[in-house]
Amino acid sequence: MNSTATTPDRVNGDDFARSLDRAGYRITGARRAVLDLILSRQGAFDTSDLIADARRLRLGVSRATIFRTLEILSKMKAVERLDRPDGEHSYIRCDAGHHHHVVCTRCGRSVDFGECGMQQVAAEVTRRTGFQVERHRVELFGLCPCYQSPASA
Amino acid sequence: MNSTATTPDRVNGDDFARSLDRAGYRITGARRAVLDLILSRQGAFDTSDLIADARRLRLGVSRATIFRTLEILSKMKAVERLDRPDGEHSYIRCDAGHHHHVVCTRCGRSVDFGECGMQQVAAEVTRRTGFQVERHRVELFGLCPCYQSPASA
DNA sequence: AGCCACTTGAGACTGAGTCTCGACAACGAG
DNA sequence: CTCGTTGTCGAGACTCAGTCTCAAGTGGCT
Repeated sequence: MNSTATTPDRVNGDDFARSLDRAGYRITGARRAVLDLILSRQGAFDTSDLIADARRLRLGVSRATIFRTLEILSKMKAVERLDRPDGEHSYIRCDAGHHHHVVCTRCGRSVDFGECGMQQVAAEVTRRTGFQVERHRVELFGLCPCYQSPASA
Repeated sequence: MNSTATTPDRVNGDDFARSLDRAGYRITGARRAVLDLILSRQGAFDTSDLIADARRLRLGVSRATIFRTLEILSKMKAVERLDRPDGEHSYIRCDAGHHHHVVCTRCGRSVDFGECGMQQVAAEVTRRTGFQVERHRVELFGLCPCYQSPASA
């Protein structure tokens, strides 16, 4: 497992830019700006966060561009969209490869973990129901260590 | 496990009505109508399905009421909201109690299954990450037996 | 430098979901 | 059965995330 949490300083804008380039997208000022916004955030964020940031910093990046960039990053698996329990959507920066996230309901910080037994669960479900499982969505929500009461184990 | 699939004929409107009553809600014509619409559907459905049904059948039930009724049923755990892979929302009729669903991506039919090992997954994640997992979302998508190619195992 | 396709910002648009409010109806009391 | 209280209803305004359009701009190749 990679307990890399979502380490903002582990990745830099150039890595992202290279990925963009490799995927055949142009590296534009607007995209760099959005990437920087994402990198400056810890854990889960949502579009309105980025839009507010962009406005506050007067980046001149439009709403549409933020959505478009997130869509690209999402396709590139550099970012993953998740559905919060409250029905809202968030994004999480992450590495490619199959994995899932635990997201802190308090601060949004997230940690990813690997397959963690879901293959077996899927197999078991197939055996029981006859359904041929093609994809699954697993999202865990809870409290990260910083917010747990000291009393709890 | 209950392989009860989503058997439309197992439950009837009166059961629902009783639950409504028990939960302190009035049993109104509009609610009965919405319940009937839900009961007449197999598997997953979304709000626009119900709205279209209501209009087609000239039930005189408004959009707002459909949303409101779904909200109530959702609180009562008689219905569960799920996020499809395409980003849309659907609802599934289901029994109370902790469980998850496999949903057919072709026809929307769903089968529910119990805990199915998620407790262990959560425990493992807690051990590895230190996060205190409070809730999880697990949704499986695939093909129900009717739509699998005969060739596949 | 120059060209062309890809991107962009602005803002219109869409559609899900919520909210408001006056009218109505469920249901318990009498 | 009638009445009154109060929860619920329908209509439609409203909000807001997300998409689309289009003319202007710009990245990157030659």
